[in-house]
Amino acid sequence: MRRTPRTRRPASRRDSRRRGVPFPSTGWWGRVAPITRRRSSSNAGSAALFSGRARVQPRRGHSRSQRKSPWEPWADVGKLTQPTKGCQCGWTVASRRRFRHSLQSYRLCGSTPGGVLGNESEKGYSMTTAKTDITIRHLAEHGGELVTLRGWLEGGRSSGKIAFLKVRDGSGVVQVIVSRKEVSEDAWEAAKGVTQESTVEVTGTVNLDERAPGGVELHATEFSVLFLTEDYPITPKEHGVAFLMEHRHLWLRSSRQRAALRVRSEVCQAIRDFYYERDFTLIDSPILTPAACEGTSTLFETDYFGDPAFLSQSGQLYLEPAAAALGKVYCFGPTFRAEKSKTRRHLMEFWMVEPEVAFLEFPGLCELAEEFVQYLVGRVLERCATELETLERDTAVLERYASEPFARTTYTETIDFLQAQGQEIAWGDDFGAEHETLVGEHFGKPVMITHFPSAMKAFYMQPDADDPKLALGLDIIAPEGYGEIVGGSQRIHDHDLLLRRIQEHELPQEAFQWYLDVRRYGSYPHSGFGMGLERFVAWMCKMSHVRETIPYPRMLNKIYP
RNA sequence: UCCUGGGUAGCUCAGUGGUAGAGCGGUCGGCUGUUAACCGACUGGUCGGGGGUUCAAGUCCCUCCCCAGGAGCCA
Repeated sequence: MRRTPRTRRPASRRDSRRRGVPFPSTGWWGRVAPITRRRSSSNAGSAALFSGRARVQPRRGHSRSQRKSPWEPWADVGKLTQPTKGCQCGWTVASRRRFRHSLQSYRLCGSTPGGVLGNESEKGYSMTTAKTDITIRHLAEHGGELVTLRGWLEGGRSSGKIAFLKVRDGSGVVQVIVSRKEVSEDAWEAAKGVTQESTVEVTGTVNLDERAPGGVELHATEFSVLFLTEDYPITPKEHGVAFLMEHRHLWLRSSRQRAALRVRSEVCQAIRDFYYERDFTLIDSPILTPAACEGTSTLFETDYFGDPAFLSQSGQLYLEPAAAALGKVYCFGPTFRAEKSKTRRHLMEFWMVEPEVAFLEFPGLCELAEEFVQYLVGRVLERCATELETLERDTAVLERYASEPFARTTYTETIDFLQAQGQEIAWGDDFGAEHETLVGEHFGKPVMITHFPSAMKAFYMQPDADDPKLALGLDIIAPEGYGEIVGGSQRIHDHDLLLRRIQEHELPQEAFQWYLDVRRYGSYPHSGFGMGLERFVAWMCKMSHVRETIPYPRMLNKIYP
């Protein structure tokens, strides 16, 4: 069955329609009353900008004389950047449009706005003594130095004498102190009028001060607004999940989201490092596939020049032939499941890492899986301390997961345990989410469950030599209610047995000829497993839902933004 | 697909068949080495859509749409 993904309108458009308000074509987020004002001001502003005048119409209730601060900063940028010698693009006058152009031109010039690659002497700034290559993350190492930062305003407040502004540059957040008597009138007005998530540039002295959050602050000597943001939707107050998901592209800027995505990034790097250090070869399995890998889950169907093709739900089957070529291989990429799952543990598009090892048999597979998970937990502890603190994650339990051997049990023992707990479950049944949670809680650490009934597992799993009713499969259940994060098995290497299983599962035999070939030419025992990245990251971050561990989650019937 | 809970101001939510509310945000002013500051004023509504009952519906009934959580399935 073909599934046509539904597209959703942006929230702003839908909301304005609901209220019967014409949605301005200029794309402004708007409330009802000010729309005409916004529209005209934005148009007028744009026109002015395009004609080279770096001035925007004053906001409601502001006469130009009363309130020039929000617009003056553009002139500041012009002043600051007028003598830009290092840039060949001729960017001189500040405007919104040209600011955007400046980002491109910096890229073309091999430098960046933050000065990460730039040479300060080439920038031609008036404050050539200020360092422009220091990020907030490393600010504490530069106490007493004069630095220039560019970033976004996270929040702040101002009075008649002093302004406290939280500036984020992508590496961290720092409080900037703008004292009226220590900066120019323009800079003071800019600091006073700046709004949440405006783009700003600040030059100042790095102050190691106990009164500042984090112990570091920047005492501004210059401050300017590069882009004045109006009506940023996500305020410092509480929001519902639906609202935040509609604004996922902006929600990413929030501290918890940044922390979770950094943990994700570190886990991805750790995955690659783990396999690289152990001489695995990366094999990118295809995303477009001709048939179901396991034949059970629902797949996303696409049109492949008139033939159906499906988005991959696993790279495993493609890894097995590669293991005969390269011995130890792994794949790590997105996988797709069109199941109508609607829980905190499910995404339609998620990332999975799957190792596959030639001549590795079941006991070795269990060791590899445990070593792998513990390595990842250790790396998160080692390199994401700041993020775990932001997420208020208890690191003591993570330390335990990283060092203590996992609990090990069998399917049959687990059924006995669950029945003793009063659960209505019989031998042969699969575990539900509640069962997994009970098992995880009982052991208080990751649990490896092995030896499942063959009937409930995938067709390719090797039967146990001692009891052919059982399959040499393993699941790792994460504690704290995160459920199954790893699933794997030793694979059937006997051609005839595999063929029989394909027939028993009523799978299209002709589609699996290439898979059977692995057993026809130089067959070998081999094993592998898969780990869901988002579930693992959610567990590390102790997040209640996997959707916050991937930048742009794809969920049931939701594909915006 | 099924079960449960929801949809009221930009956001988070109260609302007992009888005048549409609060906090936050925003705007203006005041004040402050502030930590989601605080104080005052102002601003803000298709009560998800449609239909019905009633003198009167945000509230009761029917129907549809949407959202959240869960089940099944899975990582």
